[in-house]
Amino acid sequence: MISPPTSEAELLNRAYSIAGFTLNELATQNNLICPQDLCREKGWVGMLLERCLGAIAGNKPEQDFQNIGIELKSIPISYMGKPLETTFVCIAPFIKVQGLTWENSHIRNKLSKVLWIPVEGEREIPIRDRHVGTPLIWQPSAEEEAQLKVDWEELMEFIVLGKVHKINARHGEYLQLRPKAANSKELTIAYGDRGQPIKTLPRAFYLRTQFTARILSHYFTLPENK
DNA sequence: AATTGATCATTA
DNA sequence: TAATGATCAATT
Repeated sequence: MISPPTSEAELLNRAYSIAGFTLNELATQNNLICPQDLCREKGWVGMLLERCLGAIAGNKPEQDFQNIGIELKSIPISYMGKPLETTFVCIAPFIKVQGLTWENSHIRNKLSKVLWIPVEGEREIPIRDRHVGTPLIWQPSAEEEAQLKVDWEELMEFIVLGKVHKINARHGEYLQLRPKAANSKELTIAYGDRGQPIKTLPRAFYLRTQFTARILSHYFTLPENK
């Protein structure tokens, strides 16, 4: 078990030191067994990278490296270096949302600085053979933050107005709200349009691949088309 | 081929 | 139950 990094430079060095290795090599180094597939261990790659980099394994609603203000995100990429999945950010709040602004939101804090680690994610590549890519530290530009804020405000309006049942994944240009639960029968408390408590499926904020593709492309030159 | 809604494991 | 880590797979 390695200790948490004490600086951004240390974290980035560690991230560079695992770039190029396969998941099986990293698993072995950490005394873990690489699964055949991720069907029943969807977060396995993320957990492996946490161990490699010294993140405190936990489910606290905070950045992974709170001491240095950085969130860790693994992102599955195609052969062309484009994201294969949307990126989970955090659970959406359904209660105590009065007075909540983008500026003091949990999601803004999480996205204020992110260490992205691309990992090969094509399904035809066995998990054990997938390579970890070059890491990058990202902070939203003024434009990116403005775009996220617009989406966040649009999505939060449903919640504040008690229109949770009208939410679907099509809202939001870069940020979307989708289910985040063990199954579709799981329920959490929200408020209806007359202010009455209701039970509904928990949702979370996800970054669309279009948005994360742009982040990655700022750092790597990608071939044209597809 | 891209996207949406559904789902899995673990911890506290 | 709610939070973390996400990907799966049916549908469009």
